[in-house]
Amino acid sequence: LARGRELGPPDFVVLGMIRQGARSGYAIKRAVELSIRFFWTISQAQIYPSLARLERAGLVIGKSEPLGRRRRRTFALTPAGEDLLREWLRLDEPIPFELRDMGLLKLFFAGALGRDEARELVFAMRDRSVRQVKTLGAITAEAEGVAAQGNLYPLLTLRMGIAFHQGLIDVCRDFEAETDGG
Amino acid sequence: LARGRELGPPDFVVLGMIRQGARSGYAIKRAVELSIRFFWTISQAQIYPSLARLERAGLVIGKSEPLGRRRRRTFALTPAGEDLLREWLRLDEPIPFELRDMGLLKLFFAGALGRDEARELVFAMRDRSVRQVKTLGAITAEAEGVAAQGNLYPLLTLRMGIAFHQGLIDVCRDFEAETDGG
DNA sequence: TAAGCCATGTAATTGGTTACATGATTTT
DNA sequence: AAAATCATGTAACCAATTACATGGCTTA
Repeated sequence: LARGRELGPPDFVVLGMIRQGARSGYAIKRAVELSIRFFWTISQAQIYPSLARLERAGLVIGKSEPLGRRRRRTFALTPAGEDLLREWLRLDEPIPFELRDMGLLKLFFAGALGRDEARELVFAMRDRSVRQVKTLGAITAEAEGVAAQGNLYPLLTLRMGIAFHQGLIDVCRDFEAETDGG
Repeated sequence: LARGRELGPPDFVVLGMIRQGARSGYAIKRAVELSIRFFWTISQAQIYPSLARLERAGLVIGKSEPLGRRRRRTFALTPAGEDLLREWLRLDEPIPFELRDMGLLKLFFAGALGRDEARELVFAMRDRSVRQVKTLGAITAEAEGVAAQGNLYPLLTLRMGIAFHQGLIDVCRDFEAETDGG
């Protein structure tokens, strides 16, 4: 089972998405776009090679299921695939967290600007997070539906996304208030 | 001035760090490690080529300032460098924000686990953020010193880091409470 | 009939990291 | 005397993205 190494995160994304019901490569791509894209991305060009890898490793089985004359391969997890996914989820090791935010970067250097220009930067960041909270809010209903059907976790990740942008918004507001007319 | 294109974010990091007082390539590396690393990273291997690029473009001037027999090049911004840095900071365009969090990724797929195992995942994420808040708290005093000397912005970015991990912690706690003994 | 979506795959490029290479100075 | 830190630079590698290539089906 552990020989399944040389699998990377993209492979587990594919495995996970198939388990959530995405049947084709294209369906996985769409599922990524409208769910995890806020905290993880994989591109289409990774998906098909990954599916091939997973199939070779016996973790998924694919079959040809064309729609009309349009070719289409669908996939399902094998028991080994389910096991490996769970094993990965349980694996208790440092959880990588990477943030790459040009807003924070610019803000860090904002001392090079005058007060008004720096405040504009803070405003832009707040605006960005406000919009992000709105975007996430707009898909909350759907995640609540999934939660009602027994899977609480997509909703939970959504709440985390909202919470932490809200955290940024609060700090921006505080700063704007503190430096108001200062 | 705008011919300074084909400069990327790493070049602006270098420019910004020199402005904050980092004089050598090595000093820039250290400054990145103990300040912006929480929301942006550049590796040593990018710094020296970037300095060469910036010098060729007339944005910084370097001179040899060995310490003892140990060689050392120090750099200072030219007026053009200062201008370009400010121009970049002012530039009003969509501000890229990228998050890549394996914790959220695993959590999204946690439906494949039993309740207890899923709660362990939530606990691990909370723990991670708690530790991160502590780490950031430990350097707050220093950032407050910088703020007292007139540069408010490093402290502001620190507060944002704390706020958003606190946001995650709150959601974890809520979830843990909601599912307690469920 | 054109644009857009469904669908799969590959090639070229990029942006970045790790590792290598070297050597002086300071600390333990 | 060894380990850690200061200091600069390059080469090899890697993960991932963008772009390319192809084609059927659906909608405006």
